[in-house]
Amino acid sequence: MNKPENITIDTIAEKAGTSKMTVSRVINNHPYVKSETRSKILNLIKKFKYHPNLTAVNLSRQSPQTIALVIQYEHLFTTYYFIEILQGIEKIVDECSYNLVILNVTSQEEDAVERITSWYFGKFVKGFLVLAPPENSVLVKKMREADVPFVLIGASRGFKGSSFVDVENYTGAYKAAKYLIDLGHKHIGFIAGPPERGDAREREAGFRQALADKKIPISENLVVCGHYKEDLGYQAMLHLLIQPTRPTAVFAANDLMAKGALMAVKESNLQVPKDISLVGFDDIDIAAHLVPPLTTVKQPMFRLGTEAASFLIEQNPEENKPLHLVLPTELIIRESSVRIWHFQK
Amino acid sequence: MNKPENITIDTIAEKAGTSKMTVSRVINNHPYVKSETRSKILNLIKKFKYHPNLTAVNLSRQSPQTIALVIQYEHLFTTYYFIEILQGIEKIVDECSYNLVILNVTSQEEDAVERITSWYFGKFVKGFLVLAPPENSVLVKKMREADVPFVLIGASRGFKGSSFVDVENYTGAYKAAKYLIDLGHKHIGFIAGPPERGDAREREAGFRQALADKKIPISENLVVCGHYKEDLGYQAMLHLLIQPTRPTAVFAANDLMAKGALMAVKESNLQVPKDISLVGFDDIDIAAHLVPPLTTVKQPMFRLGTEAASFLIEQNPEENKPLHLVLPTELIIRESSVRIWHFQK
DNA sequence: ACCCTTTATGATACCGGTAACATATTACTA
DNA sequence: TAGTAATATGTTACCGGTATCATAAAGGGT
Repeated sequence: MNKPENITIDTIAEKAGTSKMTVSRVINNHPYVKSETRSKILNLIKKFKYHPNLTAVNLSRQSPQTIALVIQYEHLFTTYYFIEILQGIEKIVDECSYNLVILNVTSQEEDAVERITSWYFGKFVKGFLVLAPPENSVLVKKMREADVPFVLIGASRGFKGSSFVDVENYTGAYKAAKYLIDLGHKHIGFIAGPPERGDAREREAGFRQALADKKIPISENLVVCGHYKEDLGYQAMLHLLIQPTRPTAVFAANDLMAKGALMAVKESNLQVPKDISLVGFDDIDIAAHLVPPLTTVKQPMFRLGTEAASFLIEQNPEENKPLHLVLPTELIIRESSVRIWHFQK
Repeated sequence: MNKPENITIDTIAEKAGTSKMTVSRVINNHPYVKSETRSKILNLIKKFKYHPNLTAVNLSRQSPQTIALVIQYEHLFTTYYFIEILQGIEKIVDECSYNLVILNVTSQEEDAVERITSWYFGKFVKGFLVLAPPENSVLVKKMREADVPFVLIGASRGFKGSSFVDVENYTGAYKAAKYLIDLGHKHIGFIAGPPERGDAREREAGFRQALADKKIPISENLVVCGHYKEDLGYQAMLHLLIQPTRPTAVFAANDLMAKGALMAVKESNLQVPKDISLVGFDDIDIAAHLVPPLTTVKQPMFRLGTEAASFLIEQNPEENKPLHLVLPTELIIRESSVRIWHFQK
């Protein structure tokens, strides 16, 4: 009753015989505190298991120490490299003594935007990171209209003027295709991602340009859409394998589809890379553990996270120059791709 | 300068010519407000795009309107039915005008518990929902020691005295195995989950008991561990298929492994259910879309979420009677399982 | 017309911190 | 040894709401 079991900064100050300002200074590592005072207070904090009330801190500071990551979980299993992005974000958040919350939205949800933005207008979070939204994302459109700070991760198109971090999809795909061509492949299949996504279209464009530059004609029956999904990658490869001129190499627009494609090849009693070279995109963690390990285009996912988070945290709301950052991709050559054998046609 | 562009409740009150208490009453739908006053204030709120400062609200109310869901993302892809659980949670959270944040922990992280619990001690959240922790979870152990409120989802063992919601793993597995036996199967393979998980052990126990009750001997080479992972389910099935007495039915302890197993069967030029009946566990959304659709044991996932969230939100910290809730599972019969054909041995 | 209940609104204190300024104590410098 | 700078601590106001209690106005019964 008299001790309502609620330890506040005043409790500690009283026990220590100081003012609460001194306690506050100790908590925030302010230099001007005598070391004996400091240790006395630290002991009391430990003894009474005192935790500052973050709500009060935020209210007082007038600026939240939290950012939010917005994810559409329905997409999670096609964008599942997101774990590495998350780790990048968390690194920065940690270093800056910020907090991270994850907000989930579903496409059916009518008033998702209100829910999301109220976290900002309610001064709970400083801004948002939005994970790989599609270009036609109503959510992003409305967030923009509502004028809340956000950084898009892995989505540069369709939101001119907004901040984003993205990777070189076009160049990456170009490099991969060129690599296959340089290995001697002439019949190269492509398993595309969903056409409504810009990254998917860029990957396809890169692929096409590489072939065009080498004067290799593209037969449209070797280009199949797999929507970034493993199952459809499997289907797509089955389709490619029954084409009149079977491809000697296949480039899948993401690793997940490459995985499905690999299954299909095995099921058809063919071998990668002996019969078919296979290349993916993303370099998700399982890529290296497939049999055979997958040649793929690596996205710098961790850095995608760090860059986006840093910008959002350090951003000054006054000078709102948007961030436009496109990171390079890298071709990782593993065992799923080889030079074409000469006795093959 | 004079208008610092910061709309607070005082701004609205001033414009409306009332005290801020009246504004507060309007916001919180308090009955005793004259309807014209109410509408005048509502208009001003809209006009000035006023949003209450949630931080101030929380501080004032002295009890946060937020709960946190703790997820170990590394496990996400084996517990990926979690989306339905999440939807259940969100339903309740919405109804109660609460907020939900998701906290991610990784197993490497040293001081995850401090990070997590500080959300509680800092009065940011009312408590935690922990998604399917393993029994030996250090995190849960420490959360308990720290005495923060939490409800475990899908983990009843190993944390006596703590609140949990779980499903009848044993009974579900028993039902599935009995079903296969009743279809005439005598050689039944089992692909087990990770033995360090209680749910996995219970499923195995249910399976074994069903066979024992029907006096069917269990040959240990038909029991393989697949750790709930798709790839290992694939491997496990390949193993089962080369056993001297090939099983006529296989029960996988989760759908993901069943999916892998299905792949293996197809790759071996056998058919489900003609050559092998296949049954899974969980009823994740893809189960119904496999070819053939998978017979499986359905977990009431949505309800798992609603029950856990309701309890945490409505829970009175005083009378801390823990919640011990075990929900029934249901056998969903689809096309991956059939009566054994008599001309089979 | 009077009293009582219901409705409608306001005044004040407080939630638990931090910012900004003031003050007191030492330390150093000339 | 005074004078200034650096260190150490305290005072006060405030962040933006809500709870509680007080007060005022309107309605209703006798």
